[in-house]
Amino acid sequence: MEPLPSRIDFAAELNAEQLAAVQAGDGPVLIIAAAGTGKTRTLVYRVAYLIEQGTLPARILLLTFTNRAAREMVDRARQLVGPCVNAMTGGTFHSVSNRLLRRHADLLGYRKSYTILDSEDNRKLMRDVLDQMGLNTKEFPKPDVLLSLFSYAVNTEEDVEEVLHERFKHHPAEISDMVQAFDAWSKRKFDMSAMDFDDLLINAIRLLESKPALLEEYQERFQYILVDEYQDTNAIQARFVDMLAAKHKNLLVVGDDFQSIYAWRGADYHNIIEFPDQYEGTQVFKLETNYRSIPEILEVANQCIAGNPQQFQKTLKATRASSAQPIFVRPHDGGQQARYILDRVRGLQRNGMALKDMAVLYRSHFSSMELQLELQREGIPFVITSGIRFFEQAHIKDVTCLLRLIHSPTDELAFMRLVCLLPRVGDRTARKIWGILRGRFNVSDAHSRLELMNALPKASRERWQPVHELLEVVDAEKLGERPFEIVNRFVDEFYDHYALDHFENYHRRIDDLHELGTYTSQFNSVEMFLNEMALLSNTDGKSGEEEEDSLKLSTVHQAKGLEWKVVFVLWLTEGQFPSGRSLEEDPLASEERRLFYVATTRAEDMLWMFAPKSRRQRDGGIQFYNPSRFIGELDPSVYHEDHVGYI
DNA sequence: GTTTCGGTTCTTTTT
DNA sequence: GAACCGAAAC
Repeated sequence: MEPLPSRIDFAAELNAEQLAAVQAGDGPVLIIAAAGTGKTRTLVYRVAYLIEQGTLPARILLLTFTNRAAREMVDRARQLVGPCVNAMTGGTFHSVSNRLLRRHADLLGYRKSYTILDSEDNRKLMRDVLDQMGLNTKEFPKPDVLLSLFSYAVNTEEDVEEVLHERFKHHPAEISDMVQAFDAWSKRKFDMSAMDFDDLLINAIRLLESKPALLEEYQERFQYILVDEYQDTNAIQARFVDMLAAKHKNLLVVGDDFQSIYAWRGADYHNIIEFPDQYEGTQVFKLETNYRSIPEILEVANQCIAGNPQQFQKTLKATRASSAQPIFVRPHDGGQQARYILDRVRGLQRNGMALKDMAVLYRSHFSSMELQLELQREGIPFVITSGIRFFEQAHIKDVTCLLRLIHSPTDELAFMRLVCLLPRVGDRTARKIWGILRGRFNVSDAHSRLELMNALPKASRERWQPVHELLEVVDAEKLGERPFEIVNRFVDEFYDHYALDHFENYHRRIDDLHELGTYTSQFNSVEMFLNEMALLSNTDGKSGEEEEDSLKLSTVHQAKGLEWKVVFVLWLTEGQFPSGRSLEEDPLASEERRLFYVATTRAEDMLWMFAPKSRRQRDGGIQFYNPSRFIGELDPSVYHEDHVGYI
C-alpha cells in the first residue's frame, strides 16, 4: 500500500530545531525545551508525524501535567490530522492511572467503583483514625502534617519510617505511633475502597507489577509514549513511564530543568538530567529559540537563572524586536501596589489592550488579597485560580456527596457530610446513624431509606423529607442517567434553604451550584460525572467562561505553560518570594529562583515587578521588607525602576 | 451528651 | 476564609 502523501508541510511550519525533534527516529528521545520555544507545538507535530508515518493513534500515550494541557494538545493534533486522534490516550498521570484502575481495580481487591478522596476527605479520614487511636493530642503531629509527609514518602518511594525519623528527630511523639497511624489510615482507605491521589499512582504501578500479562498488554499497546513537563515527574511517575516503555523504548520526554518547581511534592529534576544515562542511545534535542518574549524580558530571565548551578546550560535566544525594559516598582505597601496596578491596567485598556491579555502572578494566594479588594471595588472583572479547587468548595461538595452516596452505598464520608447538613445532626449523631444502618445506605432500597428516616432525630426529619422523596424516585425515573436532574432538584428542594441559613454569600454559592448543574448536564451517568469530577482542577477551565474578558490572578505554579502580553509579579520581597519557609529547606533558594524564572518568562511584551516596602500586621505593627534577592541578582541596567509617590 | 456559636489564629506551592 | 477551641444552648 502506498503511504498517504503528507498533508502537513513540516519543514515550512517548524523551525530547524523543532523539525529535527519532530522527525527523530525511534528510540528514546529527550527534548530540552526552554520557555516559549514552541514545546507544545513540537509535541503536537510529533504526534501528527507519528500518525502520518503509519502509527495507529490508539497506540500513542501522551502524559501531561494538567488535563488542560492534554486537551489542548489533542485538540491541536486533531486540527492537524483529523478526528482519528481521538483514539489516542492522553491525560495526566493521575487520570491515566484512574482509567487503568477503573478497568482492573478488582484485581487489587478494590471495588471498581472505588471513590477518590480529595485532600479534605483525606484529612477527615486521618483525623478520624488519630481519634480512634487516641493520638489526636497536642503532642502529636496534626493530620495535615502527617498527610503531607506520608505523601512525600510515597511519591519519592522512600521509606515512611525514615522520612519520619528525618523530620521528627527532636519531636517528643513516638515515631512508631506515626507509623501505626500510617498503617491504620492505609487500611482504612482500602477497607472503604477509597483511593487518594497518591494511591491512584501507586496502585497503577502495583497492578502492572503484580499482573505481568496485563503489563505486557499495555506495553505492547503503547508503541509510542510522550511525556510533557518531564522535569516535574517524581519517582513513581518516572517508574510508571519506565515500565510502560520497557518493550518498545519509544519514549519521548520533553521538559526544561529550569522550570522544575515541584520538588516539594517529590518531583526530581534528576529524572530529566539523567535521562540520557538511563536510556542508552538517547537522542537529545534542544529548543532555545524563543518566540514569546521581547529580548529585554529574556535578558532578565537569563540573568536570574544563571544563579543556579548544575543544570543543562541553555540561553534563551530572542527572535522578537527590541522594546521596553521590564519595570521594577517599590510601592509603600500592598494597597499602593494594588492601586498602581489598577492604574496601569486602566491605561493599557484605554490603549486597546484586552483584560484577558494581562495577568497578575504571585507566590502564594494570600498575596493577592489587597488587589482583589481593589479590583472588586473598582468593578474590574477578574478570575482567580483560587487555592481551593472548584469541586472542593464546601457547597459544591455538600451537593456532590448525594451523588457519591447514590453511586456508592458504602461511602461513609459522603454519608456523614450529607446528614450533618441537617439540624441537630453533628458528628456523633451521624456516626450513630451510620451504625444503625450497618455501614451502608442503599438509596434504591425502600427499607434502607425508611431506616434512615426513623434514625434521624425528630427535629431533622421534616428537613430530610424532600430528599427522602427525591431518593424514592431515583430508580423509577432513571435519575442515575441524568445526574444534573438530581443536582438541580436537590438544590431547589433542600440545599437552597440550607445555604440561605448558613452562608453570608448565599448568591455566589447558589450561582456556583447552578453552574455545577449545567456542567453536570453533559454526563449521562452519575458514575461518569464522579470519575471526571475528582480529578478536575480549576486550571482545567470551564470552556464556556473563557470568552469573558477578565484579568487573570494566579499563582506562579498555576501559570505554568501559559502566557500573557502583560504580566505583573507581586510581592517580590524576601520572605514572600522567595517564601520564608522554602528558605528553611533550601537556603540557596534554587527552586524559588526557578519559580521566578517561570514567572518572568510568562510575559510577552511587558513585565512589571513589585517589591512593597512594608505590610501592616495583625497586631497593628508594621513589618518592613527587603526586595527579593532575585531582583538584587539582576544587573540594574536590565530593568527600569519606576519611583512612586503617594497615590 | 451534643450541637452550635463566637472568638482567635494562621495563610507556600497541587494532581 | 476556614480551622480550631471553649463556652453557651438545646
